[in-house]
Amino acid sequence: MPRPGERTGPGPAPARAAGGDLGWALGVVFRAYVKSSSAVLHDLPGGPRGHQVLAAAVEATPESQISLARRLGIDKTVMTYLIDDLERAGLVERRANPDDRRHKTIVATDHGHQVWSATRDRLEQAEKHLLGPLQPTDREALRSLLFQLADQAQAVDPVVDTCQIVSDIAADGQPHEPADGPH
Amino acid sequence: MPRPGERTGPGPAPARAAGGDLGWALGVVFRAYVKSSSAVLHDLPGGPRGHQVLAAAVEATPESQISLARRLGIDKTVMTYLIDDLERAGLVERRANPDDRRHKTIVATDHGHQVWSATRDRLEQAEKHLLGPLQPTDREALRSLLFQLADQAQAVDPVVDTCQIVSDIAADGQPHEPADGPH
DNA sequence: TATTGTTATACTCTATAACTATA
DNA sequence: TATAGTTATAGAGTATAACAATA
Repeated sequence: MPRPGERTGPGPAPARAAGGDLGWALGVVFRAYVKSSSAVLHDLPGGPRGHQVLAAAVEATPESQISLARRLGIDKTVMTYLIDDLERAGLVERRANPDDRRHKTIVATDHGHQVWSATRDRLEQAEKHLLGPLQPTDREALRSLLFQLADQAQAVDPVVDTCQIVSDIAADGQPHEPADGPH
Repeated sequence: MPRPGERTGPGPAPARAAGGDLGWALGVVFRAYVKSSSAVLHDLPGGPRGHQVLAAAVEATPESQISLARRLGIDKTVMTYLIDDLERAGLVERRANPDDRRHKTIVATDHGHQVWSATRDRLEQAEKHLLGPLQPTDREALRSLLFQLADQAQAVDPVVDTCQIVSDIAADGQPHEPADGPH
């Protein structure tokens, strides 16, 4: 009767037992965030992602749709629909970049500024609610760690993706720097 | 020109600037996890979630589909399809609970034990890859914080969901439109 | 030729509703 | 009546491919 993977210890954590990998925790927390933030931003086209795009439109530095899409992890076609909705709602405008007329920069309207300010406040409340169970110190620690990881994940060339990771692992079991390479 | 939300400081973090809410970081990290773990578990039906179900089936304590679905955040109908695939692959079996024949417990076959052991190892490699940018101490800290949050989120009655959160926020937070009744 | 952005299409994933069998 | 599980269906979300405009 083989029992290849007995739990390492008699630790209590019952929830951790069955789905106890990092992916489970990440998924639960991420879904909880999407749920609460979507509820709080129900009147904003695109929900949480609509807010992210609107936030980018409010920023001083304009940005093309494509770079925005890459940064936010949204497909460029989805970005088109998302901006369509935001534009229909009078929150943002598309403006062709004179330097390169292929690029369009997204800028927020006055109404967009107001809506963004209000929704941002609500979003902060939702985040507080989500991080409520943690000590204040731990909340900042979690934010910091997540941003470190996210920045790093974004810094890696998004084009070089899973294939590289797989072959890294298959190679010697210890994936090191992804480096640039054809996949 | 109202500029309601100027950045708090001249900090560098350019990626943090535009999508710089917690949701952005969570999304990036979560997608990176799903991407790498899916690639590593490409031969396992259901990918990362298939692994979670298989892990539950390997556990000593059996569990009904419905409680498993709730714990993993999967719809019960999706759980049916997921188990269908795992069963077709010969990894798990459905067994009617004699005490209550409505419930079916999912148990892993011998083959399921072997596959689970192997995929678990690969998943750990993928996690190491994901958490690579962090200091060893920080990796454990992040895991701990995420599990705290996830356990808490799961502990809250899953039925009481967004409406509760919305009214919570409306109660002590910004006085915005309270939830428009039950929808 | 390559890239941005759009459109149309197809696909995947998920949720809703109706049904059964058990309790 | 209520719950666990299944099935069929519809829906939301996403990705793929072709295209026009611009470089």
